[in-house]
Amino acid sequence: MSHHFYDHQSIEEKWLSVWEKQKLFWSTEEQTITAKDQKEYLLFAFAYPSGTGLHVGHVESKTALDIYARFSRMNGKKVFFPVGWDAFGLPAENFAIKSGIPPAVTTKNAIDTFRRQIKRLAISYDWANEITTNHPGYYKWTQWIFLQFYKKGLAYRGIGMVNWCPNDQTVLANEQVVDGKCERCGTQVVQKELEQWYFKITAYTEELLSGLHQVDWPKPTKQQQENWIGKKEGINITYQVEGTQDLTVTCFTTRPETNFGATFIVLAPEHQFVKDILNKKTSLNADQKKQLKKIQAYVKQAAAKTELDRLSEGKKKTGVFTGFYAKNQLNNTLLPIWISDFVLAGFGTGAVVGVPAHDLRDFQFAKAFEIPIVRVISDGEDGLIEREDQVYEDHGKMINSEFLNGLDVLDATAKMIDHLEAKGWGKRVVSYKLRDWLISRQRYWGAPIPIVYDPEGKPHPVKEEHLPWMLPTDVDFKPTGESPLKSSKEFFERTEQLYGKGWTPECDTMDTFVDSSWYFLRYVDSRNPKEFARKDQLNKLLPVDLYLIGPEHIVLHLLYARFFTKFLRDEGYLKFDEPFMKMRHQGMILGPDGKKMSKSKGNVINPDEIIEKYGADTLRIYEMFMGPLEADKPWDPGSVIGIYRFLQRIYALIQSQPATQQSEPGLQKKLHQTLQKVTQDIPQLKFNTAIAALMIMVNTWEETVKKAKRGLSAEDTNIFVKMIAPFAPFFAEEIYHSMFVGDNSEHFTSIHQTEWPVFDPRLTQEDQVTVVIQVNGKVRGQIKVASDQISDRERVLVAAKEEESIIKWITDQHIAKEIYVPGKVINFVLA
RNA sequence: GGCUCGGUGGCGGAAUGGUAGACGCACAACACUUAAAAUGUUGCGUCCUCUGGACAUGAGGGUUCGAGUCCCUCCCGGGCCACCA
Repeated sequence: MSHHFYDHQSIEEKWLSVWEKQKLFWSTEEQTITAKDQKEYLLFAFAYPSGTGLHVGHVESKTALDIYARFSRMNGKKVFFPVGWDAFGLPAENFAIKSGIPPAVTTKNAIDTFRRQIKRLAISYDWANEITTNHPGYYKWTQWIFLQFYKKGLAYRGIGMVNWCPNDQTVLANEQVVDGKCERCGTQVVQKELEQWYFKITAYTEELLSGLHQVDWPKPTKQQQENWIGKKEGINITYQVEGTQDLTVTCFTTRPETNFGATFIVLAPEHQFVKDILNKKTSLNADQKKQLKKIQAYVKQAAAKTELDRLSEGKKKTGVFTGFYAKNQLNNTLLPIWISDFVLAGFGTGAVVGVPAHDLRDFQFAKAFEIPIVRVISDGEDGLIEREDQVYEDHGKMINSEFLNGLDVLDATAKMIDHLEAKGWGKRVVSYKLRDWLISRQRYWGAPIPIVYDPEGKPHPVKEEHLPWMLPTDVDFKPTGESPLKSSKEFFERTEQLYGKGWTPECDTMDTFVDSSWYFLRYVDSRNPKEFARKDQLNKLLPVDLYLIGPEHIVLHLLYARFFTKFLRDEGYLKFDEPFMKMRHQGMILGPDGKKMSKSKGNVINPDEIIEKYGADTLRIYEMFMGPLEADKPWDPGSVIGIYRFLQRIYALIQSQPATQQSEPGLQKKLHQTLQKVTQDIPQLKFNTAIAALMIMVNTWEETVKKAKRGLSAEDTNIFVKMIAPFAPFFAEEIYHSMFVGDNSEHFTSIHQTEWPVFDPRLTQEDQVTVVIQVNGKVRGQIKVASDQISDRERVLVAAKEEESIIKWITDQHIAKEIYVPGKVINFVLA
């Protein structure tokens, strides 16, 4: 059998170099898509070129989209399938700090490795439009977009908090803070205020929410976007501060009906009222003065805490009394005003009215400071609430609430809101969780923010003719407590030279999420030096038809990219509202132990080794066969061999089957049924079942050759090879050229440029179908029915009753009901 | 705690409310071989009184002629977010 051995090593290398020479699937001017073409823009999540190279997880998602792309092309669509690198970012910079090798160098090497590995996998990318975010030709336009935001007032400067390591004198990213301590030196991380740049994404909040109805995305993804935006409808209730003329505190609540149970008010430490007390803008009585020191200490302590600190303290409530009381005008009770860091300054009004009987956090706070607890909702029990498990946050009947008594919670809420608004004590409001986007990073390896400051320190945009505003190279990567760009002499000299003496550059760089918020736009006109992309190209190719992206950047990246799209639409560049019409997620490939692959666990599978041993085609098909694309699946080292055998068997079969003019009829039928199944499965990304169908076909093919000494005609064999081409591009190309076109043809035609075969509906239908016979819902037998007779109910039922295996179950029994689902099942229900 | 996805043989997984376990791996026996690998053939959910039958899709209820699939209650696991008033 050795002459039928498929030598994957030499064959894959051979076609790799042929395709490379042909620049197969690289877009060129002639190929540019015209309006009448049916375009398909396939987008794969922007990849960070990590130094460790491609891993098997990349292989899965890239292969899936590649199969889809190849299938679409064979079906006559103009496929746009670009590739690029999200190359700015922390890992390269951290490596530079350790090694001294500039990020530009390590990044280039990493990209070269990735490119080589991806090509080796036969991913049919359009390499003509390859982009990388660290290239000045790219970040010129990232900066240009920043300036458009700036012009419209959507890029602004404000105070922001950063994680700060007092020992290393450096800003830390959230992931560099471990248990509230610096990842490198273990020092307690503190919060520090810095003046930083923001994008006003909140200007688009409502549209970011409503736009989700237009797109075909997995439901959980939409849900998470909605949660992140966090729209809440509620009411702001304003309380008079007792003993003052005009002071008030306004609290946001979604549960105003519980207000008869309010026993205190809590302010965030950053609340304006707190600042006013400390700055003595408010006159204080003797008791209040006594509190002053404690308040000062508490606010200071809260400011020093990181978010992680607050988290790790869990549900233990801390706080301090202000000495002030607010009046609940509903029942004229006085509510003590407290300060606590469990209240977030950024949400609602930064002040909360405490209803300890019906909110767990309020309860914990009330318990900690011995504040009264008043029940206003009955859950069947009307008694005192003394333990956490008695706190009742659900619906029930109102009690102890005067005009609300007896009402259901929902009715009570409506009535209370109307009442508060009528009295002028409250106002309906909508509140969102979504904050503006802080884009400043005190980092080197990113696009410089194109802003310069005049000698008075006032910001000015970098002039467009000075873009790209180049990232300097004469910098010290070692952390000094300041943005690395501050160490660049060239950067400062350049600024003075272009803008005048005493002018200084902005030394922060942009969040890498900015780079990846518009890359799918640049792809369509990637070398354009005059615009970020030509308008006609943008509106012809976009929006993206299918976006395949891991579930890990479901929230931020998508939100930011949608925000950019809507802004550029409003600026007149784009004619669509949503960038990604259809989106799907790939699952994670886990290690053989069922755990996430990681170096430290030693469960990492290296794709290069698999390719060497079994070939790229085997690797591709194995990963597609593992299970549904969206599921997390463990790698099974033993199972790869099954795919290898599958390809070897096909190869041997095609070589050894007897040459015939006509295919064996039953086998031909199977071929068309398989074609139908594969044609339906690929667009649905159901690759695992498509491959199973191909395997069944091969099994039948082998049996047929063995029994009937006949196989498929050359024409039908060609259909099969085309069918397997998107899955195993090397393998299919080899067979196609060695058996059907020969190597001497003048113009090279790849099998991947041929047309997808069409199944014959007459051949996909069976002559006979099996109808299952049940008695009382249990399977007792089956009959074959000719396909053209399946709708003849009486005839089928009579045949079923005469079926030998059925007779004994129904003899002397009264059949009360006869169910017949045509072509499927019969059920005799006995009385 | 919130949202969300899932639980089917030894393993990965199939299954528009209609024969549960397709397809692949692993395993076992046999053939070929001096032997091994490779390849081929057969078997492979559990149990029983075994040419048949009973039980089986995390547990328990329900709807239905019929439930892995739909509904309710609960248990377990994964993911994301997390003191959001």
